[in-house]
Amino acid sequence: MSSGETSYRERKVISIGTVSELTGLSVRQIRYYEERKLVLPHRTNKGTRKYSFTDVERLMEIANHREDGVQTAEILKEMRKKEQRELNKAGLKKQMLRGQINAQFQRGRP
Amino acid sequence: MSSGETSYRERKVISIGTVSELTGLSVRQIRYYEERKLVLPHRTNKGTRKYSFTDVERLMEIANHREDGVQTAEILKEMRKKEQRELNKAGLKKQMLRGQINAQFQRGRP
DNA sequence: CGTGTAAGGAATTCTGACACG
DNA sequence: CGTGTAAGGAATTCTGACACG
Repeated sequence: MSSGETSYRERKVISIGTVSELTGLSVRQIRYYEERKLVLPHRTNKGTRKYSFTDVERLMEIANHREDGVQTAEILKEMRKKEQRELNKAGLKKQMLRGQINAQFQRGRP
Repeated sequence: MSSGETSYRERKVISIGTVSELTGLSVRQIRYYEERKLVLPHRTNKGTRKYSFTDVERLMEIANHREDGVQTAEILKEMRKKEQRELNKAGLKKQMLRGQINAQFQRGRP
């Protein structure tokens, strides 16, 4: 709604080999987590996967959960819940901001 | 001095093909600018180049200068001057901060 | 000086599959 | 279920060199 330019954190520019080094996961594991919908890399014209730093962080979280023996289906559910909580939080902030702006108008001080 | 973790902006994780797409420069051009010391990518064990977003921005600046017919040697000088100015600025900030902290101590309110 | 291109080789990535468990 | 691996092919990257200007 404001910038237009995606931030560095979310730009999908990292290839799978680099992601493997960054996360310590094998290329096979990274592809498998995509199959299970845990990460959604961008695909270039020629079909190669590109990841963002956000994806890398997400993969590290997944790695931690897997180490604890959590199955991919569970991890997926957890992450979806978490995202929902974050959306709510963002929505709440927006509401409060709107409230403040309205209050300003009421007092006749735009 | 504080974090230890490099920020996303400076992490060298982007390969040359992607940089080419991001900047609109040819791979040949990007390699040539390295030869002329205008950009300094990281080299992996196997010798492939990895760039940061900062490098990408720098390359776009280079592209602009080249469009204006500026030679690489000139661009290099300009960029070095600019960096020097930025280091000075950072140094000045640090000095001022130190001054403020000292002032607090003088008043006996640490 | 700055950039394109063909050359030959090494390393990457992709998919679908079999293996183990 | 989650991961390794060999298979075959396509695309990437690297270097040194010749070309043009």
